[in-house]
Amino acid sequence: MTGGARTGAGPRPDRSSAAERAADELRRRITEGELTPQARLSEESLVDVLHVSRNTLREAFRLLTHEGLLVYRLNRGVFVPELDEDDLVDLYRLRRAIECDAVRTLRDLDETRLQPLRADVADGEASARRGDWRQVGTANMSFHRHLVGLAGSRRIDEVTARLLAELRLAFHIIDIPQELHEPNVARNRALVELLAAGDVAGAAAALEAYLLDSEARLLEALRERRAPSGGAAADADR
Amino acid sequence: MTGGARTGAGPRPDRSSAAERAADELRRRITEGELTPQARLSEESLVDVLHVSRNTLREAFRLLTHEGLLVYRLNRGVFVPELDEDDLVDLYRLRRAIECDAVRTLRDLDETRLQPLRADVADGEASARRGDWRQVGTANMSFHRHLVGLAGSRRIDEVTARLLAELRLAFHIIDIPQELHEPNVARNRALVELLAAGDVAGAAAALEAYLLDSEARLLEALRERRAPSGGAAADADR
DNA sequence: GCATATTTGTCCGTATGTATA
DNA sequence: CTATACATACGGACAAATATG
Repeated sequence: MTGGARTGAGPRPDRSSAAERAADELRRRITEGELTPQARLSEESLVDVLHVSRNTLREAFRLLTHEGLLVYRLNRGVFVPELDEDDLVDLYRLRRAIECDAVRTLRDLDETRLQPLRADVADGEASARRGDWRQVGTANMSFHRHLVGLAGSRRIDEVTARLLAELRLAFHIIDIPQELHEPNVARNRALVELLAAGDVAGAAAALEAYLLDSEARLLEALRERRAPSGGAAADADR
Repeated sequence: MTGGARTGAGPRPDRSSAAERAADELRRRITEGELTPQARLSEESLVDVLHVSRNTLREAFRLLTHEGLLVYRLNRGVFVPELDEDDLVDLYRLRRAIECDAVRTLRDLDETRLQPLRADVADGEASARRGDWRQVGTANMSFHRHLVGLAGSRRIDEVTARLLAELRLAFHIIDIPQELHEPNVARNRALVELLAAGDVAGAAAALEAYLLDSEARLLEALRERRAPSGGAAADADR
């Protein structure tokens, strides 16, 4: 028994490939912060952990690279990227373009289509009352995914999914300043009310201000973290 | 000599991986129409053509799948996708969101930054005079890539590159109705003039109308091609 | 600056499951 | 329903590039 599909442990191929399952596992470890930025992901060691062959693992790497959760360096291996201020600005620029346009061009809204958004808002409010800021962040991500989902565009959904995954990575770098998620709860509720009233233009404007403010607060937190003491030390790496 | 890096033909590894070079070659064949939609790309036969191993070929497939130039079907292989009306609408929706936002938020424009755009316009005009509609289309693609490039966002550039590659695929399906590219030349020149005058809002509005019109013309051409005779035959595949 | 060790990049051969004729 | 073809996945091997002492 030298080779073969699914040797040993795998009880069932589910309905996805081994590479996708390995990618799912790695994605979880990255977004949960188990794999920290700047860390190199050794092929040899991960083969033992994930119980897949090296070729399959490399396919999983490719998948995650396309999502922006890993970066390749030729003959150096794969790394968890460390997002800097420019990346955050870049992410929010694309995010504003996508989300605001999706909201601005909405048509034929009814209560049925708004229901997933209301559920996310309720989840966020309940989690905030419990002080579960991590879940507040998750509910917020789900809210925005559902929001752009109203546009009914497959490609916009894909871009948004990648965007939010990378943003989640940024949150982890900043160590989740938990209070930053709190104001989003009220803003999300306000957005739903505007949409329920049929004011898509007002909702788009509110969303833009919302995202600009969120970006500014994140940037501030990132800068504070980068320079906790007042030192003006310009890091010279890279 | 059983295995090893770059066995046989490869004279130099350039500065990219074998998978990227294979992807470049496949991308060329797809966008040039050599590989037609609905065609299955056999791993075994392409290994001989591209002189790479199956594993490397599969990595190239992953790259192109991410760009939308190939689609995976589990245990079926990879195929060149055939874009339908919905895909075209989807592509143009994302395109309007990205490009119009990029133009609308432009700041600090000067002649130096507009120079690549002017070069593309000049290329398009010269090609149109020669009747080289294929080059007109290429120059048009380059124009729009440079246009969004003014925003200076890496991720927006990536999304745009994928968008235009897919669109090129659509053009090939419709067999390049060459006259469709002709009106774009004048519109591109008008856009540059508006930008040179500093009227970003006017340019954004003109671009939106431009893209809406372009989408409508493409849709019409696609429908005509799909139903050349008046038959109302609903295709039942898929 | 050079020799060595580690790791990635690439390839081959082969077994197994799945879809289709 | 059986047979065939193919994609999927595995392990092993060597060459080249990088990191390390």
